[in-house]
Amino acid sequence: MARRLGRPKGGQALLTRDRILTTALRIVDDEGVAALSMRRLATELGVDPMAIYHHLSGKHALLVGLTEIVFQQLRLPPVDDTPWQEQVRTFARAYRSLTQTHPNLVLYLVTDAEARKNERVSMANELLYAALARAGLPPEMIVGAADLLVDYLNGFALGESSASTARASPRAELDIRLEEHYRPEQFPVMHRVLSSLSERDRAADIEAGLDIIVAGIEALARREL
Amino acid sequence: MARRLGRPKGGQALLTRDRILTTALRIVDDEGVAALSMRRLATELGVDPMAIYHHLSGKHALLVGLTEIVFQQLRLPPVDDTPWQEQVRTFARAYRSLTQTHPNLVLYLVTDAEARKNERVSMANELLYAALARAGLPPEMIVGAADLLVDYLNGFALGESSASTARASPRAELDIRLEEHYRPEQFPVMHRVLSSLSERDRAADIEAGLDIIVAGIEALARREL
DNA sequence: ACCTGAACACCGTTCAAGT
DNA sequence: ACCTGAACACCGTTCAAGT
Repeated sequence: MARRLGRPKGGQALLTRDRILTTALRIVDDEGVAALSMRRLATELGVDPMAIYHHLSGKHALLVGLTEIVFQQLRLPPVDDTPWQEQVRTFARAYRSLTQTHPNLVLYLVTDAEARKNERVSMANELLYAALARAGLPPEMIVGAADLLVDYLNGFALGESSASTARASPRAELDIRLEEHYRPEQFPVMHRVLSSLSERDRAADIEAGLDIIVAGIEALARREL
Repeated sequence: MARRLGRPKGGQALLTRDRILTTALRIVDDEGVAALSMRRLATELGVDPMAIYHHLSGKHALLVGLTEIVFQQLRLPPVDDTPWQEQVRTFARAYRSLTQTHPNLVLYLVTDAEARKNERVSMANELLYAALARAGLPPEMIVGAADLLVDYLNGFALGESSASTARASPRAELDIRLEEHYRPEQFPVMHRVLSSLSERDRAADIEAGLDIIVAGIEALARREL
């Protein structure tokens, strides 16, 4: 196929920031961030590598752009009067579904310092703050609880993403933990706890963590009365 | 200075895995992971880049080695009968001091899937599991609570490290949040909560999160009785 | 305004050779 | 056994030039 020269003629696909980001996200989702190079991306787009620099200032801007379009997917119901516990869980699940959809980008999603400037993220945070306020927490505890939840979700997302890329069968993890490392003589408690679990119990999920966080907030709110 | 040729003579510093890792960790701590290249590391060590491959199989092995020697620093008191709440906090603080000492390596520390194979990490986990068992949690909740705590600590560490590298003055964050983004018309709850806080209250710390987690565990343990 | 193409200064790693 | 040095196949990005 012949390379286009100069500005594209009529029917051809224009190179736009959006088309660049969409293509880049597909590469990342399919093959990981390591596979995303400016040169590779240019090939995929059918342009010279330097053409990209006209729409994005560099590779860093490209990755920030990717987190941006992913965070755009974050949709939460408006603030209303459903029980605050349910709203906290809704927030968590919405955030988790984002990181679950783009496991290869998780490292950048949880690291991106600009994320809070994203409007969708701010709207989600507003919902979370409102829920925690209705739980009866004083201001400084609201911030503490929100930070706990977000940090937990980030940590969970990281674990989930590196687990899926590093391990062949996630269901075998329990056995690996037990047989290879946690010999009863050396680690009695871990061995006892883990052997008493069936695989079913061990379904790693955010719900177990959310149960504890919600119960903790309830308890601290009661003490404030 | 003249390059050494062939195997080093008597008085010269031998190239060892340990010396390589120590030097690499210094580069990472001082200048970040981006500054750590095989070639740069070799220069620092006074050898040819390829000499390193004799002691470590490649760059990935180098980074895994770095997380390994950092996790070796994790020291916790043996399992005893101090209140479980205090033990959970001790675990959290010990882990946090590790990530705080090597902020530039945090991304790799929280991502390293091999970490749990580390003996020091296992010993720390044994302490944590023992504390949670004494809290009165059933086995599946022990695992859930331990995962919550570790995920939280990983997420917290990430936030702390990217905050320190991305922001000039961490104390100014509150103002930035308020004035630039959270206009009262659009985000009433966040604006109200954040403006009622003094900088003192906002000292981002793990203790606020630990308070909630501990209270949550207490509450769930009570329900199990 | 938008894209090209050569060039620069880097990478990690393979492979054959030195001592 | 341990280290060297050239070479290969990549990077991101600057800069001058084309249409």
